[in-house]
Amino acid sequence: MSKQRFTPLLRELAHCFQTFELLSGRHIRSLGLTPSQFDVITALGETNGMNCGDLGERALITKGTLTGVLDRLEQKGLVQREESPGDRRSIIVHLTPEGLSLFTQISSQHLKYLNTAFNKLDDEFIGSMTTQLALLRGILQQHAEISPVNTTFSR
Amino acid sequence: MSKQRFTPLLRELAHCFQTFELLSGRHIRSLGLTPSQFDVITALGETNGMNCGDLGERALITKGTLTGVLDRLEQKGLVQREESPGDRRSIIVHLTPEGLSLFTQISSQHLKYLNTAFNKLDDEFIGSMTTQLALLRGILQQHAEISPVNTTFSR
DNA sequence: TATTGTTATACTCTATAACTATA
DNA sequence: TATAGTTATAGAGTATAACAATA
Repeated sequence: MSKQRFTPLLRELAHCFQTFELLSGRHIRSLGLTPSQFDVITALGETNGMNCGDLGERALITKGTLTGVLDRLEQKGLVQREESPGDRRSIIVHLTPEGLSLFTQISSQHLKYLNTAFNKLDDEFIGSMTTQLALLRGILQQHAEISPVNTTFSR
Repeated sequence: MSKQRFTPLLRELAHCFQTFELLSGRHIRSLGLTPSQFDVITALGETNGMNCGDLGERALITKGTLTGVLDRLEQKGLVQREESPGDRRSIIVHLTPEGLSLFTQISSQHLKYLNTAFNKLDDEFIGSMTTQLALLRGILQQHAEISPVNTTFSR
């Protein structure tokens, strides 16, 4: 019945996403990071450290998996684990100076890398597209919270 | 310089896609498939069989990895490998009747699952958003072909 | 020589469940 | 009892390089 109404949007969303990921993923790998590691670095770079629970939720990584990802990033000297002052069960993860430096470098390189592509878009398009994406995300996010398929957190 | 111009779009694009993936990925897992397996099933369902090279390119999976993914799908009885009539090095992969049935079931369920979310969008929004995504994808795709980071195919 | 797909290798991600130490 | 993070386990994806069969 109402299927057909948004099927093209869904298909295009997935297709566009896939292309973006191809482009973006190539660059991430060339920097020596996995997508998950990149997600963690980005999450930490945009905030000023967070505990594992919040970090996992933000980067879409379950807690068991996150431990391994953090181990590897710590081994590379990019992140650091510190005791939380309030709760002795909790741990605060934050970027080391090297991690922060990589984050800023990544951001700038990532933008530069995509620059030539996005150059072709005019301001009006960019503005309207951004607004629409934000609206769409809001709806998706609301839906994600309201109707999970199962109780456990999974991608 | 021109960084700031499209930074919000980039951020929103990544954020929106991440949310979409969370929602979509949950459903895929609940069907007993991995994301890669889902990509393969989808690619095969939308066409009528293809060789490994094209399939890998479409699903963003390198050839070495694809062999393993196909093995598992074949083991589940969802896909089948057949000799290519023209080129004896090549192989045609296609869905089995069970695979095809799963594909149609998935498509319909996937749409039904996302229905409540997309219900809230009006026709004008859907149309404009679809057009913009297609335009953006075209640009990204062109960029992906023109300026790869390295020669090897990677996500 | 080049291409198609497989094999081999080593690493990372993944979910899940059991575990510890705190609360 | 509940929560935060780790550990253990088994499976899947990942890139890469070497390989066999065919072109």
